[in-house]
Amino acid sequence: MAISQKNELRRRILDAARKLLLERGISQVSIRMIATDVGCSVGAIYTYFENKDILIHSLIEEGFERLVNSQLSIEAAVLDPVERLKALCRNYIHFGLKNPEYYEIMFHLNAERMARYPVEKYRKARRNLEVISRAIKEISGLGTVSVSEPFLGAHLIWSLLHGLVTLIQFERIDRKIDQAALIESAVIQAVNLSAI
Amino acid sequence: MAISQKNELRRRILDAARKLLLERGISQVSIRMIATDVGCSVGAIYTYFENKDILIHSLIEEGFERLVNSQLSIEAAVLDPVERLKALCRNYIHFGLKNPEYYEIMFHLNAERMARYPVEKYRKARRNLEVISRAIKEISGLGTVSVSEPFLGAHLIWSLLHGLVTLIQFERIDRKIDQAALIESAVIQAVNLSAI
Amino acid sequence: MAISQKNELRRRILDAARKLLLERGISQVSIRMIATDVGCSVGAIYTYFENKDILIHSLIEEGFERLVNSQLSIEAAVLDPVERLKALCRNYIHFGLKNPEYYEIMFHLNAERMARYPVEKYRKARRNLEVISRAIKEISGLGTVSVSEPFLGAHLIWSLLHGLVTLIQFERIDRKIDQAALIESAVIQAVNLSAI
Amino acid sequence: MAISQKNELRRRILDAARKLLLERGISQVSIRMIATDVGCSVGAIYTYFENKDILIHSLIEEGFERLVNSQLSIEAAVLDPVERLKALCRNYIHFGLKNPEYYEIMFHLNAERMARYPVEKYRKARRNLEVISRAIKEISGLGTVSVSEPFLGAHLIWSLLHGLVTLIQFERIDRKIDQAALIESAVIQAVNLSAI
DNA sequence: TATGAATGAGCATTCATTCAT
DNA sequence: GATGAATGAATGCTCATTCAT
Repeated sequence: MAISQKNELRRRILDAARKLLLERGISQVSIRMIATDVGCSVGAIYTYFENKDILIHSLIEEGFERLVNSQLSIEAAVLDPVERLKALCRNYIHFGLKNPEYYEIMFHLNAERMARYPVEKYRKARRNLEVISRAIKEISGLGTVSVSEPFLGAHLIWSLLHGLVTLIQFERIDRKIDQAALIESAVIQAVNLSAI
Repeated sequence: MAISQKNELRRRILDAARKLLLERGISQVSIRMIATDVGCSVGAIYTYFENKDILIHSLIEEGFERLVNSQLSIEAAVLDPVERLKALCRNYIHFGLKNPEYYEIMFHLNAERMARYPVEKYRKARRNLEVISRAIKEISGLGTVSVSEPFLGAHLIWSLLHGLVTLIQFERIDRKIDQAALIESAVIQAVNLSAI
Repeated sequence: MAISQKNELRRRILDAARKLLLERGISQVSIRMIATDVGCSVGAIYTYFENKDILIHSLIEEGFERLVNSQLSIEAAVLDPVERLKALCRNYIHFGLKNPEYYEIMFHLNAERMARYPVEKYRKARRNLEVISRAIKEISGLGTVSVSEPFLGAHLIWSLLHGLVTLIQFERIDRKIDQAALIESAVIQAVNLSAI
Repeated sequence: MAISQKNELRRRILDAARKLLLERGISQVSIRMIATDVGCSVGAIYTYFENKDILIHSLIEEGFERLVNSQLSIEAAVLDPVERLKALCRNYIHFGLKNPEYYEIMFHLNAERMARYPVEKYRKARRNLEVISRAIKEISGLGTVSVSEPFLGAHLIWSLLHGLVTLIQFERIDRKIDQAALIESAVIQAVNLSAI
């Protein structure tokens, strides 16, 4: 059997899990439900994923991969440093809003469950920060600034972006506020935020 | 029986729920566990709270009350507008970091569960934004600016603060970053954020 | 306090229980619900009724009293024996259909629960059979027939009436059958049933 | 695994449920109890029955199948119309007395629970009435009588039989009455009942 | 008398996981 | 690989009853 075929069920399980996660929230998704949705047996899922946590963690990994890859291609595509930073910010927000099921499990799993998430997987997570750091560094221009400052700036920007995505997703933004305008303001202010 | 004694169990239930919520995440806390922790029967909890949702919502309410009250006393105490805004930001961050169990349920409940949260309770939640708005308005000085702008600025600031609290709480900040410095940078940048 | 006042709450409890019994079925009525409906405390009910069974049994007793009393007044009022028997049958059916909550607990409680119903209370229940027996005896006229036969006829009539009431109450009668015609046929046939 | 073995647990669950239903009444039988009685886990029951209602309804269905099948074989076996009607009546009574647990759930479920019983299942239930109707029609002979009358007669007979079964089962028959004689009288009178 | 807080046992149902086939 | 029956523990919630006040 070809590898692609061998893993086809694995793929379908992950897709179903992701879909259900979005539809019903993490605590309302059971292995049974995923199996029903995929059209396979409960036991079949355990062939591909040792347990539920590992299944969830696979999704988290996928999520980070997608986010980082999209950020990396923007980094490669946009030459002007300021525009690049803006594009990275817009992309981050859009990723969060368009993939809420990924974003949810990537950033809203409680500490207990995250503790079981293998540490080396975090490295990929951090690469998003690095992309932003590099953009800031190039804006601040010279490389004469100490290394820690663009990285701190990146954290500030990340905080703004992450907070915004979360508040929008959880419907905490006041109805009087225009969402598109809010996002664009955040993107513009993110650039200022880098100048510390 | 004195009132304080009469409601002592109610208080202990709320405290235990809050503690367990922090320790184990919202979906992992059961009425049984709370009862065991408090040392009462399951049924006793239903004497004070009609159902689990109402118990959780009581906690949310308490959380908003504490946050808003602390913000209001800062608003009353700090006269200089810029310093006041900074103090409000610091206080917000500290509230989140010192009361992670409140913060978690106040802001990390999914939309489905929030839908069941009575609408009139949201008004108190929004007062935090209003306090920040007022500070921004006073900074921008004159009142000549259109009403919607300070409110939008307040949302930007809130995004930054909320994102920062969440990332710190979920231990996503890189170990190389000094947390106190990051917080102080955020506070300073929040003031700039208001000038849109 | 006058007796009538003293027992007013008792009366209201019985009425509420009867109402709820009809509305929701016996297994869905709880002491709590009765208390809420009456507007008294749970404990207050235990002042008047040792436990739930005794409360139910009081209702059963009341039911038999009402049924037997109405039969006795018909016996006294209708002189012609055949007409009297018909009137008794009609009255039995109407009692069952108009007081389904009484009829339900009088005749549909399972054996286990009935076992706890004090035996001497059954004597009142049997008086309905006696009234019918007397009517039959008078129809058969002479008193020369052995005593057991009218009593057996009374049991046959009772079976017909009881079966009819139950089937109507449980909605087992075919829609094509006219209910009033069915009842009147039963009444007429009951008279024939007595001639064994 | 052979089919008979595969469904052995299902069978044992139904049997235990039937037994417990008789012993304790419908509202006093829990899934837990059935599981304990069978010696399996609670969850195992849900492998075979989606929920408690469906388990109960399976039992009801079985009951009607048994009753109707036994009536149909009598219809086929007894040629003389009057004797056939008598045999059908005897068989109905004996079915009720020998399978009180089936009879109880077939005819003593309250309307609320029956509402949840799928409508198409009622068709089988009605076939008992049809068998009796056919016997009456043949007795009345000619087919010149309007169709509705044998059906009404069947309802009268059913009322008598059902009432008798119920009163015997609930031990409401006076001790002085000979049960076999009562039943035989009912059977004889049933034939008269059909002549309306 | 009457209250209502509290108990302990119970309910139907769902879950992640295992394992013989 | 894949099945699906089975488990054991857990879930939110309700109940009849008791008892200090």
